[in-house]
Amino acid sequence: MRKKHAMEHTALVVLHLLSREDMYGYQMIAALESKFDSTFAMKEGTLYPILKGLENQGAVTSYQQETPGGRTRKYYHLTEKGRRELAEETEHWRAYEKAINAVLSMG
Amino acid sequence: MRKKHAMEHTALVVLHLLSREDMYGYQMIAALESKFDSTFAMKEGTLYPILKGLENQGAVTSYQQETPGGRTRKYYHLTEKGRRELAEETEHWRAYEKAINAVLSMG
DNA sequence: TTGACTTACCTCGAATCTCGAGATATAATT
DNA sequence: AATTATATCTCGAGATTCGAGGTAAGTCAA
Repeated sequence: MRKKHAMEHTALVVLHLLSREDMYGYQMIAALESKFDSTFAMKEGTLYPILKGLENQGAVTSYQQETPGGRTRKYYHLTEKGRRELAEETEHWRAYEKAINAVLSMG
Repeated sequence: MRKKHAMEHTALVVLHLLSREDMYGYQMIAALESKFDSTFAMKEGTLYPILKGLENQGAVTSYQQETPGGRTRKYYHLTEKGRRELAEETEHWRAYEKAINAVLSMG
């Protein structure tokens, strides 16, 4: 038994972040790290494949944008389909959470 | 994108069930199914390898017992180490749950 | 009594998921 | 000039779940 996964339900988290505003990958990682202080870090090797998958299934679209400094960033935008997917996965999370807690409260 | 996993945190669920009473595998599956009506089914292909793993790491011990009818059942018993593991994993679950909900409530 | 069903255990392999480690490139800082 | 920070991406190892199957024995209905 090795390391614990820091994250599951990763797509849900990504979809939710993108429901607030368009973001680029590095920004998402930084946002989560600043909010959760490394106890909830999403790694690049996790995030980028997921973004690719979400784009392939039409949940997000992407576009390049340059900063004043000259850096190129790849922004992701949530589509309508992505919003539906988000609603679905949120529902799934609520059910899952409820089920685990129900087991844990079995006396 | 195929099927969703019905379960994660499986060891946590198993450890909690065994903290109440000794149980055998088939019984755990039936208990969860009756309580959650197939929306939260743990499958044999998942459970038995996990029980084996828990036994290997000393979290549970097992013993055979026969029913009056003559069936042989393999009961699992939670050890002290298993109780500590349960406490740890419960803590881990609480933190995880809290983190996901914190993300989902990010306005 | 024989065939189907249930109980009860188990293994294997496909599919999936996460992450560590690396590769690449450019801007900013020291 | 060299290091650090920003920013993207890929690959492969390890972990996890489940579907599908195998084995065996008790139960029940026709």
